[in-house]
Amino acid sequence: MAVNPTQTRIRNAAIRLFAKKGFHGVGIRELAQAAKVSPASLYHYIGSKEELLADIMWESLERLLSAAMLATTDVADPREKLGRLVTLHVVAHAVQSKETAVVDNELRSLAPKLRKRVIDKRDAYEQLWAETIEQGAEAGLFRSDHDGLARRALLEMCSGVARWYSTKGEIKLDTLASEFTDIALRSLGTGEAPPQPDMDRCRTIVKYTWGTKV
Amino acid sequence: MAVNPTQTRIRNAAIRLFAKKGFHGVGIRELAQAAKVSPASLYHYIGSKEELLADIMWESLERLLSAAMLATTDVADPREKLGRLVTLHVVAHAVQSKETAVVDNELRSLAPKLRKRVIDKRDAYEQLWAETIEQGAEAGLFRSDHDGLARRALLEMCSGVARWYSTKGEIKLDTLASEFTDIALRSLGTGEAPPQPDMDRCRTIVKYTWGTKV
Amino acid sequence: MAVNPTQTRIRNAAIRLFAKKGFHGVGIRELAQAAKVSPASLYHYIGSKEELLADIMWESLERLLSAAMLATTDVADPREKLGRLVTLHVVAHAVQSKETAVVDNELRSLAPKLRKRVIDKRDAYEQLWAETIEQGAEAGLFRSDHDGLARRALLEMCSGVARWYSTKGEIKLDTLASEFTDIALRSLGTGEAPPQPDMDRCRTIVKYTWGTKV
Amino acid sequence: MAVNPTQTRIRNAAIRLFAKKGFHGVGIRELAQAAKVSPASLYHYIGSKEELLADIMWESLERLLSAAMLATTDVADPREKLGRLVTLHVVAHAVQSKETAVVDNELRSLAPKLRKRVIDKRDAYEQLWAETIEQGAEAGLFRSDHDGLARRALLEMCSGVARWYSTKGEIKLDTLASEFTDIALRSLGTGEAPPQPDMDRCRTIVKYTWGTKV
DNA sequence: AATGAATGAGGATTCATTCAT
DNA sequence: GATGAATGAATCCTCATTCAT
Repeated sequence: MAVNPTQTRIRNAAIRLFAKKGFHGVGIRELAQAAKVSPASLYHYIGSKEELLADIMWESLERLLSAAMLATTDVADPREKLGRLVTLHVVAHAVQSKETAVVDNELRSLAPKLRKRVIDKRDAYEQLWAETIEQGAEAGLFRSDHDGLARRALLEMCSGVARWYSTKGEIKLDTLASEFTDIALRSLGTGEAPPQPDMDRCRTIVKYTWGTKV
Repeated sequence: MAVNPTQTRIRNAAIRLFAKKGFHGVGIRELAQAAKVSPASLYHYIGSKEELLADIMWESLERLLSAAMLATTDVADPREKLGRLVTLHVVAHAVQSKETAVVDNELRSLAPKLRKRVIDKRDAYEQLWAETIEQGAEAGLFRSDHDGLARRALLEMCSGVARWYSTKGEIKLDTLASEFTDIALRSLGTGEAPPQPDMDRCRTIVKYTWGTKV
Repeated sequence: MAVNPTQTRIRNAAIRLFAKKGFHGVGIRELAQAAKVSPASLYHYIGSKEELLADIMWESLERLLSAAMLATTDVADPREKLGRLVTLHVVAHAVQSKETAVVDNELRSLAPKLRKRVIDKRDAYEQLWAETIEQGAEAGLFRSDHDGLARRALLEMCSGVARWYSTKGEIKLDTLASEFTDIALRSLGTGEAPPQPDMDRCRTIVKYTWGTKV
Repeated sequence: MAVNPTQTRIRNAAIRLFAKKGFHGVGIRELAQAAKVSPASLYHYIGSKEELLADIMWESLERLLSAAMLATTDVADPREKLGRLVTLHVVAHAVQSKETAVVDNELRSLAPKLRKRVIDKRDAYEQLWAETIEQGAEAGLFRSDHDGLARRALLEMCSGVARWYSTKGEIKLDTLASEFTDIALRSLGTGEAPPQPDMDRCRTIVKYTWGTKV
């Protein structure tokens, strides 16, 4: 949404700082300085510090959700669907680690009103996972996960990527994605060797959504 | 170590608030009020807000580390060792979700000097996981994990428990631990059905370390 | 250098209060109130209370030094030079008694970093005295003062003016200056009647430097 | 007055710290620590921080006054009297530089009530100087000093010793005293070479009053 | 005599935000 | 669009002092 270069600078600075120090650990002056704007000018671009946070979070989730929907629509096999969800989630947390870390950590910094909008988005996204797992269970491909334990475990595992993965390290994105997919499918699986998801399709979507090559 | 009731009240209030709002999101007045002490009195018991945080984090890790060492010493089978590590980690994050969440989220709020002490502790703990996985790989029981990808994935998955698990929910601690152990062993395993760890031993250690029945 | 009226008000209030109660005896709220600014607004104009002090001290010494250099450049006779130094020093401590008292008393309130800058200035100024006395000694006009005893004695005597002299009292600035010059020259002298310095020149410089008529 | 060793430790610590950092620059905890007493215990020995200051100041002046009276009683020649006053004052400020610095700088830190007692003492002491100078003037030995200018100048000069003189430096106390006496007598004198005061007598009094050899 | 515990008031400084220019 | 100035409320922390033990 942010087309104005100043808005972009502000948003990027905010993402970086919020991720590094946490919402409450970043002052408006620090943010303004990082965005090369005066503190007063900042308020031409943002409603408030909190709204800025909410916007960042919402948009990050929006991208993830749209990517996930794009990847799973018209896919019949739940294993393929889940594989794609995992791949996109992992890649998102690898290449957009700052945004996703903010999403994962700063919900608590939002007042109820703003929080709801973000939570709704997040729930919509997680619903995709839940449905996929349920479909797999109904199809006898996955173990059932009534209590969501497996879903939770996998989501946390995948989200954790944002905390430790570095694009500059030795592990390639490709490897990362396929390893995680593997773990996910096996932990849900019935023992049979699961198929690998269509990586080409995922690559296209990642490129389209986050502008990054995988 | 905290025997004084006031100290305990302060520590508990700090854990609860830091976990809920983040270190920078909690004011000293709020903390004092929650601990039923005047802001000035607070400083008879703590060196500074930051030291309080560091103490909480260090002690939480210390408990986890000692429990983990207790559980793995003299255990030969790497699968058994890892199963116990997972079980203890998961249980710790379930019954001490506040402390562990603080440990996981607030490292960044510590200035370098205090941070080092905590990081050293954390690294010592994670080293246990690394060694265990390495032993399993050498024994041909686990897939090798040179880059630590699997270790990271599992640790994040297990730590995530603190974020979503509720002791009041439907999932029992028992189930939680065994499910996670299962996932962990299977994601590292070579396909054979892994053994379940000695739950009785783990229960004893948990009881001893955190005073909670599993 | 302070052209902004608010800056001036703050500076003047600080000088008055620091002189009256000492740096540590003045609170930021008290200072703000005296300057008719809110405590928060104060910090638009100063870096910190300590920097404000350092600025005041440095500027006061800067004025004194420039006046002294102006007065002694191209003067050959050491007696004339010393007479002018004494006159300017005494007048400065009489008409700017607050600033100079702060300079004399509050060096200890400055942290090493800020202190150095002020001390360097002060040393540069006292060097003028030392050189002048040395020149006089070499010319056989003054007793030698290897150990700086006489210089110290005279400087303390002259600086003391800030502690007791009142422009509203009976003693006129004229008298004050000539009496001190007299004492100074006689305490350094070899017994011969010393000449009085060029008061007109000194008056001009005083007017120019501190804007006060003598 | 202070015979109790703890009292002495407190008093000495206070003198040292007040001299170094100023009354308001020293906290009660810092003082207690320096005196090796707990902050609470401190209050068994002092009424309040301010009373402690007042006591120190008063006692320092009391010693100086008694020494001065001892030295000038039954001395007829005003030159001799003044010489002794200067000698004692200078020596006091050299060997008791901390106390005297506190006396000179911290009057402002005393509330009116406590201040009066100290000021009265100080005035009594300065009165000795005034009387002596007046006597000398009446006897035609000194220039008259109606406005007290010379007295002020000399007192400030001599008190300044506490600010720069070090007993570990090159200048000996003997030299210091005689130089200052010389300057003082000459600046009051009518040109004739003034006599030197009875140094033996002064030495005895200094030894008796401050326990220091000159 | 000694001291841990306690505190209301205040220390310096920064907070997010507004507004007139 | 941009920003210097402004601020009430809050930041963490220390102050001098008291008191029960």
